[in-house]
Amino acid sequence: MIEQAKDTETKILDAAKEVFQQKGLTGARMQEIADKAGINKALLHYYYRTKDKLFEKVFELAFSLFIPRVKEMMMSEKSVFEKIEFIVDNYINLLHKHPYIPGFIINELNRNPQMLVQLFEKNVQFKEINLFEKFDNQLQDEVNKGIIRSVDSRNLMTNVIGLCIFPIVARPIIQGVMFNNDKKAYEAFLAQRKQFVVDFIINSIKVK
Amino acid sequence: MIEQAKDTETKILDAAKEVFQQKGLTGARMQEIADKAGINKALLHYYYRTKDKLFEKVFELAFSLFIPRVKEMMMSEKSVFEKIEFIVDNYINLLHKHPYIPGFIINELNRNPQMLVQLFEKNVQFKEINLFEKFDNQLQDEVNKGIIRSVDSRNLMTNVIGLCIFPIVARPIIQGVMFNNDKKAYEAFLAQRKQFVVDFIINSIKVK
DNA sequence: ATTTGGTTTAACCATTTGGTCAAATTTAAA
DNA sequence: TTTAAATTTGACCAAATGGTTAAACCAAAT
Repeated sequence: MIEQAKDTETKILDAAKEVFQQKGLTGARMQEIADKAGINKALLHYYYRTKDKLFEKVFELAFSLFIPRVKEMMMSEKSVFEKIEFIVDNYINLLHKHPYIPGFIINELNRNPQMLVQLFEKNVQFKEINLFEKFDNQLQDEVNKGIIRSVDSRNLMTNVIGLCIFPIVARPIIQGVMFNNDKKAYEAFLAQRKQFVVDFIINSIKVK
Repeated sequence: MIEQAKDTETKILDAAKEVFQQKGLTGARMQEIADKAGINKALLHYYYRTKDKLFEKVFELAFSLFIPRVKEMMMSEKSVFEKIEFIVDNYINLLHKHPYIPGFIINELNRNPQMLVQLFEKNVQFKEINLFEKFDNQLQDEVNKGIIRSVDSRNLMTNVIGLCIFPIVARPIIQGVMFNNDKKAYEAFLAQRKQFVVDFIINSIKVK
C-alpha cells in the first residue's frame, strides 16, 4: 500500500540516518539499521538496493540540511554585523538539533572527497559559483563607510562557521580536557558560547 | 634479530598510522596495513596481537602529538598576545605536517568517547587538572592592566584551537565550496591564513 | 656443525557481512 | 471473490575479514 510503503521507507531512512551518522559508512551494519527500523534486512535492499545507495541518500540529506543554509544567510539583506549574528544564531541552533551531522559530513568527505564532486554534478543548486562576490562587495562597502576594518571574506566566513562547528565536533576533547568530563559543565559552556562567539567576531572586525 | 625486529615493528606502526588515520578503525583493513608495511599479515598479530591493540597504539601516538602541545604552550612564560601568536604558529605548522590527525582523533573519539577516559586512566600526565587556572590568572592580570578586554579563558582557547584546526578538517568542504576545488587556491588560502588568524584573535581581545 | 630462540610465512579457520531469492503475505483492482 | 501486483520475510550464499597455527627460516651462541 502506498501509505504503508512510504512509512516503511521513512522508517528505514530514519534508522539509516541514526546509524550512519554515528558510525559512518564503514562502521554501520545493515543488520543494525534493519533492527532499528524494525524490519527484515532484505527490505533494506528492496527499497534502497545497496548499502552505498542508502548511504548516499543519508549523506545528501545531511549535506543539504547544513551547507546551503550558509548561502541563504549570506545572501540575505542585512548588515555585516546582523548577518554574523544571524548566521551564528541559526547555525548553533541547527547544531543543537543535529550535533552528529557536521562530524559525519567532515569524516565521510575526508574518506572520499570525490563525493562532493559527484554531489555537485548531480545537484547543481549546491554549486553556487559567486557566493562570495556579493559578500565581498558588502564588506568593501562597510570598510569604505568606516564600519569595519578590511577583512578577507573567505577567512571571515571560515571563522564564523568554524567557531560554531568546532566545539560540537570536538565535544569529547573539550568536555574531557576542559571540563573533566562533566557533561553539565560542557552544556553550560555551549549555552553561553553563542553570545561569546558573536561578540568575539564583531569585536574583531569592528572599527572602534 | 633485535635490529630487524625493531625495524619491522616500526614499519608496521608507520603503515598502521597511515591506514588508520585515513580510514579509521572500522574502515582500515589488516591486509592493507600488512601490504603497506611489506610483510605477511600474520606478523601484524605477532607484534600487536589484535587490530584493536594496534589501533590503540596509533591513536595514543596521534593524541600525544597533538593534545599535550597546547598545555606546554599555555604554560610558557609569555604575554597573552605572544602566547596566541606562538600557539597559532606552532599548531598550524604541526597541522601542516599531520593534516589527517585532528580529523582522525575527532572521529574516533565521537565513535567511542570512552577511549579518552581510558587514555586518562592509563596515562596520567595527560590529565592536567588545573590547566586553566594559571591562564585565567594571566588573563585577569592583563585585563586589570588594560591590555585586553575581559574574556573567558575556555572560550578563548576553544577559538584559538578551533580556528587552526577547522579549515584543515573541513578541507574538502572549504576547497570545494569556497575555491571550486582548486587545490592551489586552497593551499594559498592556508598559507596566508596564519597571519589572519593571529590578527583576528588579537584584534578581538585587544583594548584599543 | 648443531642447537636454540626469535622471526616470518603460507595455509587455514570461524565469523561477519552485504546481498539474493523464492515463497508467503498483504493490498488494491477487477 | 478472484486476480495481480506490491510488500515482507526466512533461509541462504559468496566474499571479506580478523585471527590462528604449524612449519620454515635465520642469526647467534655453543
